[in-house]
Amino acid sequence: MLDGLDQVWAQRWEQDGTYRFRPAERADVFSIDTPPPTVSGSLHVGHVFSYTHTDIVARFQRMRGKHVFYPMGWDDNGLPTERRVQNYFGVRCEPALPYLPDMPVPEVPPAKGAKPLDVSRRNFVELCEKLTAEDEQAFEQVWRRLGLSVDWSMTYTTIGEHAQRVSQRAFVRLLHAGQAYQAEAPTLWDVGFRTAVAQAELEDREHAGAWHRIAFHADGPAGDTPVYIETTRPELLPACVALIAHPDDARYQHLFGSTVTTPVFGVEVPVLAHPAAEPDRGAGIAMCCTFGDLTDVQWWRELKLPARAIIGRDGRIVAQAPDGLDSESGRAAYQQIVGATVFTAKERVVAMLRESGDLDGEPSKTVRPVKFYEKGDKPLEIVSSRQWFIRSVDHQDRLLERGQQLNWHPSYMRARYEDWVRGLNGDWLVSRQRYFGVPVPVWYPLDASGDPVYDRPIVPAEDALPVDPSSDTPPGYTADQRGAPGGFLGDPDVMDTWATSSLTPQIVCGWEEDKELFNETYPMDLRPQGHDIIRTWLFSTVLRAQLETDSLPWTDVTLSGWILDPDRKKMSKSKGNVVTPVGLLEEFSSDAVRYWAASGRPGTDTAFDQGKMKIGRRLATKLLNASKFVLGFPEPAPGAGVTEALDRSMLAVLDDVVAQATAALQTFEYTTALERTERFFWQFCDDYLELVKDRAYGDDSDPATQSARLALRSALSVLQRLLAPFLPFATEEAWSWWHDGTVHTSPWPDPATPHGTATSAGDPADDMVLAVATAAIAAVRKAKSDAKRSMKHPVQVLRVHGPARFGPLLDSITRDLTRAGNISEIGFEPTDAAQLDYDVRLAAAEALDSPART
RNA sequence: GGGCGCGUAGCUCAGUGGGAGAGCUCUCGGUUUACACCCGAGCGGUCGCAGGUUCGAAUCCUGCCGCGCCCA
Repeated sequence: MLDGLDQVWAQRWEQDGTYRFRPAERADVFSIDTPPPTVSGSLHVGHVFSYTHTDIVARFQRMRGKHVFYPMGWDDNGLPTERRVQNYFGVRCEPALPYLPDMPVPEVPPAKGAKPLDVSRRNFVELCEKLTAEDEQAFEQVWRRLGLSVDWSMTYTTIGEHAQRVSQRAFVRLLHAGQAYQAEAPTLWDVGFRTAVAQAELEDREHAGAWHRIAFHADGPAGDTPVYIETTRPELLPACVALIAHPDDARYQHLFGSTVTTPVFGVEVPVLAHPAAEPDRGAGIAMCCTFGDLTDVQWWRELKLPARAIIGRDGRIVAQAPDGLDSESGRAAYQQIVGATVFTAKERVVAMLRESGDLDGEPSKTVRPVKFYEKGDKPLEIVSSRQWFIRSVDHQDRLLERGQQLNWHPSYMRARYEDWVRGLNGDWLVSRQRYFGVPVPVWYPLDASGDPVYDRPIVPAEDALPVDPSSDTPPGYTADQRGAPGGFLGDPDVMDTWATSSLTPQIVCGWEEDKELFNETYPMDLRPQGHDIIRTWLFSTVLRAQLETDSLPWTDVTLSGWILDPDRKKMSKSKGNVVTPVGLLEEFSSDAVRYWAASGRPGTDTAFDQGKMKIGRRLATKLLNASKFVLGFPEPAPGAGVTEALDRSMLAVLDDVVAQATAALQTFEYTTALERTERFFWQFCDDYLELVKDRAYGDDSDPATQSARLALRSALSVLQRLLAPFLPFATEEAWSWWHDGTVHTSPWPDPATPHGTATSAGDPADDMVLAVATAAIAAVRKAKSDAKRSMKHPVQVLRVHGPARFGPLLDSITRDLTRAGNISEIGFEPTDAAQLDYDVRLAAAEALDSPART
């Protein structure tokens, strides 16, 4: 019954432009900053889960009369795409090569064992664009199938020209405002990808190593007693610039201010005090090298130590021995490790220490947390390089205030943002030594000897953006001056993916390009996203909005949880437990998969559960069946009213459901809304419908019949609309049976007058009527079930005992009960009991059997 | 080490001061004219543990245990 609906209606919505954004005043718009999924590979159930949540909210707001601004983007910029393109086409980016406008697309797949084809950066980027365009088509098909009510005419990509222009414009403005700057500084460096990485992209991993106890030779007051330090990185010994202990450490007081000499390399270094030294760790005194970790950087900066860098960008020991390594024996030792990887250098230095007798005992194995780039597979090194930064530390206090102003769903997620902002220990590094990204939009003049003048960058005019400095020529220069003395050099770097995606509100809302649209949509209403990217996407978006427009980018943020496999582990490709979305949509229907997704509350990790999808499918089918049944009765006569107490009672209970569902959806608690609606819907089907069915079949002239038919249709209309955000396909199908327009732009039931139907004047509707009728029919069913009889089996008498005030109430439902339960006689006896009690006597079995015998 | 969240029936989860609940599973029953992709009934819990507040605690407070995540 459900099968086939998905495609039919998805196509229809596209034809009719059902979800097209229609401009309106800001107050009438609900704008959503949809996360652009990374386009490298395929969507998985986690995407389906969280995007459904947002769509439910979008559909609710649309029915509430809002003009919903709901674009989709694709994040195709960045490393994952680069890697894929290299393998797919067998190419390698060589930025020094010139652009070939007519370069043929390489054959796919590339010949086995062939050397990668070197292509210019622009040609490489074009290949990236070609491949991502194909993936984006496939993604869009899945989203349409799932029923996301996105306006597809507004789709953007983070590498597209528009996004590049916005990204570069914002960067240029920050540059002019002094909020973006470049600096030569120690930078976390991934030797595998050969790029700098930002603080936000780090993760700690357990890494095996060994403590080496090494003797430094004392020169001063301590006499010739060696000073022992313990380190896991002996290969950095030639980069040592000081020994450092805690200022309160009694063991080293006598050494502070003196110097010691490094073993093997023979460099004299000071012994200094600094509170970051940990007395409990190793020997309590550490060697500070440039640079082994971030503490070294801190010491180097705060104690104004010299730099003795020995690790290059390729992760190998550089040829040039550092300053200060002057002795002949020291230089000879250094030659032993030049060009070696960190791993090999470590072995050789340890061998030399062993030979000189400065290694005390044997290394002892340890496992400790080491910083990695989240996408990398080798520990990060720290190398000195020129990079671009955006100021963020200066804005810490303001950013914390912004976090307070933002409404978080769930609210406890705010703490993660605050943790991150408070812990910022440097500005945001935005330049990356990669290719498929938005270029840093500056050039540098070259002086007479051909060296770049970094502190006088040539910045393009805003109306010239976007630019690619590696192929475009800066104003005032000619192309042949590129690289020539007195000419220019393009900045070879691109910006970090987050430097562009932090501007999604500006990209979609037409910042500086479409003033009207911007006024209608910005600041946005909602940012939905995963809680794992609070420190990256959420943080950086708040920062950019702060810097560009001194505003919050949105008023509310919803954080979705993870999908867990049935063993409560996070689902991931490497575990091989990922299920493809399309298969699920085909097997269970889109509505069913959405129903499962809706069971995951904001911020809550949710188990992948096909059982839930089956139930969703059941609900959608039930809605179609119940709709068919209700609409099968003749339309109520004009002027008909809901006169029966039971009908009015049912509508009153429904009113309450509308109020609860509406309140829940307004605060993004879609799960609660669905739960309340669903519970009522099944009671409506199982109890109310069964109770009034006979009356609804009655004579057109009977007002009680008219009352039932009208109440049924009124309730059905409300229920179809309440379920529409969750089950857009089944509700649309059932709605189409009796309406011309789409349910998805029909008005959400108003909590004030939810069913829009006049009930007869007089007593207020009594919730208790439905409750008593339901309890009575349940008692009858139980009696039949206990006796193992059919539900059709006649009941001789139903006797109800209880408070006298229920007498009239019972009278009002006697007719419906009699028919629904096949009851011969219903009696009421007032008692002192507080509650009603039901006594059911079934007709004798023989009475039923006897006709068969005659 | 600091912080956040979670712990309720076999499973998935609601319930935040006053009757311990739902769905699924399981068992039993039902050719009911919307639906067998259905309907009805039933079985099933020491609400993680310990203490405290209260007339009353799954719910509030304290401590502990377990799981997950964030930050260092």
